[in-house]
Amino acid sequence: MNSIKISDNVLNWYDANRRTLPWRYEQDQVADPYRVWLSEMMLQQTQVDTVIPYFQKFTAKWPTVNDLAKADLDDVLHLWQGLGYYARARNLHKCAKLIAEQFNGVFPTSPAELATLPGIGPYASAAIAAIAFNVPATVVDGNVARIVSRVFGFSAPIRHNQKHIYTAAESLTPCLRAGDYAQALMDIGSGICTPRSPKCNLCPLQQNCKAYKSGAPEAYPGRLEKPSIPTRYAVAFICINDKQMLLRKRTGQKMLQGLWELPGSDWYIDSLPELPEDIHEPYVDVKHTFSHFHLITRVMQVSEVDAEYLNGAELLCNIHDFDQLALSTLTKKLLQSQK
DNA sequence: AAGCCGGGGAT
DNA sequence: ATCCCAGGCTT
Repeated sequence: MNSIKISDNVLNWYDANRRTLPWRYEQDQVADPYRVWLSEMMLQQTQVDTVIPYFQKFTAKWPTVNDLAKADLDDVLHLWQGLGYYARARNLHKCAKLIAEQFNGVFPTSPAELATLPGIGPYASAAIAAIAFNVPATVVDGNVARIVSRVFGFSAPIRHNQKHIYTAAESLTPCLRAGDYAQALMDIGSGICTPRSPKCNLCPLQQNCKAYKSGAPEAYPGRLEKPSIPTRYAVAFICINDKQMLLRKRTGQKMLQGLWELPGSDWYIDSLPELPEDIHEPYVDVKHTFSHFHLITRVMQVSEVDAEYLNGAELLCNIHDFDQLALSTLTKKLLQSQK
């Protein structure tokens, strides 16, 4: 009885506060599973306002999953550049080809089948089933985990409490309007039940929330002590000859695989790598932070690059054609530092 | 269970 | 600077 009231409150809030988004459908519309899937892949660890322009570019260039399946991975990475977690783009392309070639271009509707596809895990399989097909799956992302922890008064860190959180979330999930309910919870999580300074006075769950009643809702759920991240160091070379610049493609590495970068050293812990003695060019140190380390790169312009920094594959790119290659934010930052 | 994988927004 | 995010994959 209590749980029914909670989902009704959530859905009523959604009807009054629903935000229009390019991948969001009205109750009387039939959702396009391709757009729902694409949005979910982009929204992983990424905020809505960041995703919107990427979603527009992708759907304009590839309106259907069959179009995306026929694309080159290089082009997919190019449109993905700047969005981060590039394994998502590689899995996106792999999944599109699977759907096109083995599923006749039709997405499966059950969470279990969806979860077998690359890039689709426990969260996304439930979200796609609920939002695209109205399957009453229990959708638990970071927002929902935080809301549930607060409503039920769970003080444990999310990472150590996932089973309890899922069970509690399941007990609240309505049979009807599963997609609207899931999206409503995520809107509430990102806009009201925020990690810091939650806006409890605007929350449709206020009267059901143990964390609110405790007087310190922001203390739920507990946080894990986050380890400080190390700093790595590298050297990179800008080598321009006759309006062409030397670039190389990242292959083999896990990070930024498939993207183009400046030739340079590996990323060393502790200190800058030794430079050849004949290099005395002026330089700029550029700092960039990845998810698990800082990187300080010493950038310098040189007239030639030693073979040890080329790493095989290389490309002389016309400096006016950068916008045709997939570059990471780091590489863009290094190039920008010289202007 | 814990580590790896980007980048940007909010504070 | 620090924390967080519409997580999944790997070990």
